[in-house]
Amino acid sequence: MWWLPPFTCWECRPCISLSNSSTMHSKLLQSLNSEQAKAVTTIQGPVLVLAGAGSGKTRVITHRISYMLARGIPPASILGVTFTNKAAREMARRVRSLCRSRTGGLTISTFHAFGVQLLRQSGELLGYRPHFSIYDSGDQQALIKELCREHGLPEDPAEVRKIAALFSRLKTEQQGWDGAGEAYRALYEAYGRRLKLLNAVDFDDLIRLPRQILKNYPEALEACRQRYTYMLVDEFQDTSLLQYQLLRLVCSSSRNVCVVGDDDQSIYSWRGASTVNIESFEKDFPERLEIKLEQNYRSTRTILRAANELIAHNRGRKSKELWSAGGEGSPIHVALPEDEKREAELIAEKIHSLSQRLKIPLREFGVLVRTNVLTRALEEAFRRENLPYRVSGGMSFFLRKEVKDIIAYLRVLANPDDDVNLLRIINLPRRGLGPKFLETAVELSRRQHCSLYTALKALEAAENSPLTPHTADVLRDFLALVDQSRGMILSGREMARTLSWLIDEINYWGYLLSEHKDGNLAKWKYENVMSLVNSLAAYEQDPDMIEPSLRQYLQQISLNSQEDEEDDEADRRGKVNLMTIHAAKGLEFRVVFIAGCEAGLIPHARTMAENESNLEEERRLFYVALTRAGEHLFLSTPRARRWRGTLREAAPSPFIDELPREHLQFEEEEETVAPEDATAYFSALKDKLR
DNA sequence: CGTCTCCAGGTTTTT
DNA sequence: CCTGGAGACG
Repeated sequence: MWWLPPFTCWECRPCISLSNSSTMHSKLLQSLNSEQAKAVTTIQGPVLVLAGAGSGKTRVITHRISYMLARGIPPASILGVTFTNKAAREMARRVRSLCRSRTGGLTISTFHAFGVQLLRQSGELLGYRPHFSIYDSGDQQALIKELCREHGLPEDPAEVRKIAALFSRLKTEQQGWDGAGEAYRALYEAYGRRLKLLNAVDFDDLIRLPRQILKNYPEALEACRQRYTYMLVDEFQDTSLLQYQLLRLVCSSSRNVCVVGDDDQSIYSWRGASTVNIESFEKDFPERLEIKLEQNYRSTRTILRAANELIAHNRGRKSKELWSAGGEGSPIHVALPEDEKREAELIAEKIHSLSQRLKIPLREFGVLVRTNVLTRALEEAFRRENLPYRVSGGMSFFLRKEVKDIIAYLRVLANPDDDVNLLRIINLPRRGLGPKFLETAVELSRRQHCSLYTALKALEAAENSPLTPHTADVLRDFLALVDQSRGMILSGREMARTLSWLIDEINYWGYLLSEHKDGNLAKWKYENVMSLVNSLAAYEQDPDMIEPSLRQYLQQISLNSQEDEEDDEADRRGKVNLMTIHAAKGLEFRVVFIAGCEAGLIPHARTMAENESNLEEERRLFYVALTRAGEHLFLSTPRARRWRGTLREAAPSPFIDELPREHLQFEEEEETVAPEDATAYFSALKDKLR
């Protein structure tokens, strides 16, 4: 468990002998350069670290935490905030392995997880009960759709998505009402009210509400400040305005805050991140120590020079030039395969031969793409070529329909007022509580201003029930099932067994079989459901877990939309990593392939249509991709791509032209024919081989 | 109430 | 090309 709940003292398993502190200090510092060491040892007062890609940023943070602990700062007073769960987990792991003193009580979490914690403790101040549900974008859209229906507005998915995006911008204060959508004002207010009625929050609330609490309730703010007297923030360039305000509330009195970031790697402005925060930090903490880390320990000079040259096209950056004491390395290869299928094959072949020739383990390969859909062709090729791979991002385990179904049951057990999930399960598997019944129930809940569950209870108990005797029976059975399993699972004992019982009880297997003619598909889905049960079992059996609860488990999986890779034994040889560039931020690979370096993809046409000034962010994105590579970098642009059924021509990304020509090596496919002929030639050849 | 079929539309990036 | 939702029918 990477995240340790505040206000509970969690004892580390027996510490290895505590070495005397001066050797501890020097040991922690010996592997650092002087700038890094300064960032590690300046633990009083604000510090701004501008850390270039590959400059040992994570090392600085983990060493800094360990240094603080070695200096006797209580772990419980340290709060480390990162951007993704993966990063949080990794950071906690590294601190623990680095540090021989106690880490119990140390909090390392994402902004969102921190927000959840605050809300669990103090949400009652705003009228939220502690078992609130966290709505992901799917739940959120389901709710908005329902509200659209009630307000007589169009409810097609595209419209709903747009509204959800608008609401998000409003909530995160990226946009005001003057902008547009005055028509949606009533809907927005209804959305807020309904969430509260359902005791649910959306992702934006996880930042907004905690900020509101700290802003308006001095005692809550004081408690938080008392506890967290040392704060660290990773990936500071990606914090949003609201996140920064939250952070500032906590640390503006202690002033012991260290933020680490790189304006050149800011790639989340679309969700409210702003490098303005770096400037705000400088203004809010004028006494800060500012440290620049410019020595790169990751990449060859060739790769670094290319990255530097690319990013130099951006205006208004903080001046920074990465340098490396390492070797030149090999040139950057650029390939122009015929189409995305050929591109995928080419990459698979290259990985096979490189891993064999240079004995590079597969886990050292990263294949990066701009968008999730692009992983598809690559996955297919990797499967054909028997290349073990792992995708991060995209449709995660917890978002699969069958898994979400079962999670919906769990959510309802945790919070029966969660209408969205109750609606999802009430007739799943079909039990005869269909649309007609729901109309009655929903109507009642509207009239009574209560949740659907409460309405169901009322219907069940009603003297002169409007229901047919049969429906009344079914409803009674359903409520009994919910209440019974709720009692069992909330006791916190044998949650997995209860869940497994529940899955049997609703005959989910039978449901899957009836839904899918393809028995294998049903089996596969059922196995996914069983994996969920296992995941719950693993959670409750985790010896580090002091107080496992359904609520906490659900929280964990709601915030972990990215699937956790299971480290199985087969991972020894490793797997190739396939992911979006966004997901690759913070990672490094000895060999990197950037697939689909096309005009229209990077920079992305849609982004550019939105706002011309997004070009710089797209360039930063490409910069992030380049700087993931340690030794070898391969770029490829298919000359054509299959898109919605038709073959479309593709051109190389303009960013390739911004790289130093002398470091690029263009790879020709051995052919002298004109492209059109080549296309025909290759497809004929492939058909023959098939 | 449940199932089948047809049609439209279409994910940029993530907590 | 695929998926998911709506509408018709049994």
